[in-house]
Parts: sequence; structure tokens; C-alpha cells
Amino acid sequence: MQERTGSTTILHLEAFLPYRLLRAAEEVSRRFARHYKNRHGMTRPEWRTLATIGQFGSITAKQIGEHSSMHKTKVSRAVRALEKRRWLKRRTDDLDRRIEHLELTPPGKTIYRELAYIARVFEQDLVEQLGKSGAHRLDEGLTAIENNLYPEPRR
Amino acid sequence: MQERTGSTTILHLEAFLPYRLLRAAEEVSRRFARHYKNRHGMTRPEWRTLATIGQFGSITAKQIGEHSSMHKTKVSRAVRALEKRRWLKRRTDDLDRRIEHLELTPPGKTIYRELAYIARVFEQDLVEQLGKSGAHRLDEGLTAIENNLYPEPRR
DNA sequence: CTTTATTGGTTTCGATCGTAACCGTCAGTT
DNA sequence: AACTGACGGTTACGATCGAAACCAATAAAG
Repeated sequence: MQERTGSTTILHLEAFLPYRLLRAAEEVSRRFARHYKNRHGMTRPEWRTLATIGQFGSITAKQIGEHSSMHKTKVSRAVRALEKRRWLKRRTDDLDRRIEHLELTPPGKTIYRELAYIARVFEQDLVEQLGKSGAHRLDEGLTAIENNLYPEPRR
Repeated sequence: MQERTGSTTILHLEAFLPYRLLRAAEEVSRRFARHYKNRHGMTRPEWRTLATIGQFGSITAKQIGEHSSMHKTKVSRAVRALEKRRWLKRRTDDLDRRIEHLELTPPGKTIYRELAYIARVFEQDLVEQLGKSGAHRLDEGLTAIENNLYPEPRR
């Protein structure tokens, strides 16, 4: 595994921004996932769905997908899984029967509050591990991506 | 989709660091993937494998996995796919016949150089879109993660 | 030596994923 | 009214994934 030098044609993967970014994101996500997986056997789409409903109180599947950037099939499956555990209930819209409003049940809210607390603690720990300045720079870098790379919200 | 306020129990997913990080990484990766997917019908594991062999010249499957953080089954499948296209060749180690040294064939090297070039252009464009300071802060944030979160190389 | 453990790499298998097709509902056109 | 297209959400299906079992080869222990 001797690295070749003296050539302008090689690319250093470990210094390549898209690779570094994805690797870092997967490492952080993997660590965080341990918390909700171990605790309630949830998948990431389920955690995101729960978190989004918990944040907004009442929301539709389509809006969940937009807000948490998940494919609609993922949302559909996560909603069904959460429903099966009786952590959410559906309510069909009175005026447009295609739409389902989703809300957490009381037990669902309890789980949500628990996981929201765990999430905040995790984030604080993470910031502490990265150091205040490192975390702040990461935040600014992500903001740059969000401001410059994400498609304009259609209007 | 009215957001609830006045409660300390809710978590804002869109401001939650692990979520922002993963979303940003997936967006960047998705954009970059368009280049090698459209051009040579490659998957991400195949691109990473090609990139790693191209960078080191001769390397084993295990080392590829370590360097590019891929599961060994992913590497195994990617190697087979690249071999089928005759972009790499295997050479069994003389002293330890479990080990296979992997090298790019001449056509494999051609593809590699082409993709390495595309990667560099993509990265430059990305930095330009983020702005020099945004890109620099992202770089520093990722460095903080790499320095503080990755498991120590055993030794 | 023979036995046992470990290692590099592959395969199997169940789980998850996204594309595309689909279903029921609504809105617009005629 | 009937037709057409768009939309919210689900399902079918093939592709991809990783954990675990596996295989052949080496290393370690006796």
C-alpha cells in the first residue's frame, strides 16, 4: 500500500471533500442511531418521522417528507410502523379525503420527549468533543451548504 | 403544520447537527454521483474502490475497506464488478495465498484519470459555490470530527 | 506433527431502499 | 354529467445493504 507520488493525476480520497463529508456524517449518524435503536428498536426513518410529528404537532406525510428530506415511501412505511406501535394516529382531512393528518398519541409523546432529550444531550456532547470552535465552524460550513446548494423552495 | 412554541420539550430537526450533517453530505454525494453514474454506470462502492486502487497503485481488498471506510462485502462486490469490466486485475500474494493484490489495468487507469479529473473539477466548483470562507469552515469542521471522533488506528 | 484460532475474502439471507406502477380523490374542462 | 390530469398516499419489485455463516490458508499452541 505504497502511495504513488510525483503524479498530478492521482486523487487523495481521504482529502476529497464529498468523501470526508459523507464519512463524517455517517459516523455521527451511526453514533446517534445507537441511542434510539438500542432504546426503542427504531429505524432512522421512524425516528425522523416521530421527531417531525413531535415538532409540529399535526402534519401530513407529504410535509414530513419535505421537512425531513425523506422519500415518500420511506415516510409511508415509517408511519405505518409507528402506527402499529400506537405512537401516532391518523385523521383524514374533512375537506380533502386524500390527506391524512398525523398526530402523536400520549405514549408517542412520551417517547418523543424522551428521545428529544437524548438528542439534545447527544448534540451537546458532540459539540463538547469537537470543541467550541470546531463545532462552530462545522455549523458555519453546513450553513454555507444549506444556503447555496439546496434547491429553492418552490413558490 | 403549525409549529408549537413555548415548550422546552420540542426538538428542531432542521437545526439538529447530526441531521444537518447527513442531509448536507447526501446532497453533495448525490450531486457528485451524477457524474460517475451517468458517465460509466458506476455505483458508489465501485467508484470508491477504483479511486483507492488508483491512488495507491497496488492494494488489497482489506486495505481498501479500511482506507475508504467500506464494509468488506461492499469491497468484495465492487472488486468483482470492476474485474468484470476488466478495469482491474488480481494477483495472489506469493507468500500468503489468502491475500490478493489489486491493480488497475491500462483501461482502468484511463477511467481513473478521467474520474479523478472530474472529481477535482467538482470539488473546485463546490468550493466556489460555498464561498472561500464557507468551504474553509466546512473543512475545519470536518477536521475537528476526524481528529476527535474517529477511532484511533490500532497499534 | 495435530489441533485450534485467526485472517482475507466470498456467499447467503433477511432487511431496507427507491423507481415505477397503482389506487382513490379532487379539480378543471367540456 | 363525463373526461382528463394532478395529487396524497400505498404497494410491487428489483437492487443494494450488512450481519453472520462460510471457505481456504496461515499462525499459534500443544
